[in-house]
Amino acid sequence: MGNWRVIEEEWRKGPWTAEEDRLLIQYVNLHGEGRWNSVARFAGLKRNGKSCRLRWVNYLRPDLKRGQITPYEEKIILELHAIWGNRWSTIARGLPGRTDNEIKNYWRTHFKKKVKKSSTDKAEKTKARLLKRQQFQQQQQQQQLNNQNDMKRLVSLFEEKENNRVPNLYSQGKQEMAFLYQNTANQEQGGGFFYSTKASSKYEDIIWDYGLWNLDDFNANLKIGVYYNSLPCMQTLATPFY
DNA sequence: AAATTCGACAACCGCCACCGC
DNA sequence: GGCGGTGGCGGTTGTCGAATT
Repeated sequence: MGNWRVIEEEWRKGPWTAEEDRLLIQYVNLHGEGRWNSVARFAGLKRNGKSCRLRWVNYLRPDLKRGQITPYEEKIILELHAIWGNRWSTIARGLPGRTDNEIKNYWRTHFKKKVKKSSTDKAEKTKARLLKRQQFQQQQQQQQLNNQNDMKRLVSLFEEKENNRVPNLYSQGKQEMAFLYQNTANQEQGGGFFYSTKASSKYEDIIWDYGLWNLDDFNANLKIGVYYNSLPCMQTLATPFY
C-alpha cells in the first residue's frame, strides 16, 4: 500500500501554472497528441496523463475558439441536445472549436437556470389561473343566486298575474323563465374555456415545458417521430457525427 | 465595508470501451 | 478469454471574481 500511495501523492493537482502549460505545449509540439502518460516523464511535469490530456483538450489546443457562446451556437446546442441528450462530446463535434466540457458547463449554467425559472413561471401562471377560476366561480354562484331570485320574482309575478287572469303577462313571464333556465344550464356546463389548451407549441415551448434537464422521454419521442416533423431545423442536424 | 450568494469556468473522479499482449 | 494500459466520456466538485445583501 505504501509505495502506491506515495506515487499517487506525487501527482500535482489543481490549477495549472503558466510554466506547466508551456511544458505541455512544448511536449505536444514535439511528440504530438497521445501517449499522455509519457508526458510526465518526457516533459518534466508532475501531472498524470489524464490531467495532461484534459488540459490540452479543453484549454491549450490551438484550434479552440475563445469567447462567449454565440446565439447561433446556443441554438445549435439546443437542437443537438434535443437529439442527443447529455452526449456532450457528440454535441461538441457539431460546434468546431468548442469542447464538450465548455458546452456541458454552458448548459448547466444557462439552461438549467432557465428550466428553474420556467417552472417558477409556470407555477405563477397556474396560481393566477386558479385565482381567476375561483373569481369566475364566485361570479357564477352570485349570478345563479340572482337568477334564482329573478325566477322567484317571475314565479310570484306569474302567480299574481295568473290570479288576476292577465293573459299577455302570463305569456311574457313564461318566455323569460325559459330564457333564464337555458342561461343557467349553459353556465353550469361551463369550465371548458378554462381547461382549453394550446393546440401546438413552438420548439422552445416544447423544450421548456418538458424540462430541459431530463429529456430522455422527449428524445425517445423524437426517435419515433412525435416531434420530429414539427422541428424542421432538427432534421438537418439529426445525422450522427460518427 | 464585510459577509454571503451567484455565475462561469476549470479540473477531478469514476466508469467504461477499446486495444495489444 | 483475461489482464493491464490508455483514452474518452459524463457527472460532480472546486475555485475565483462579481454581484448582492
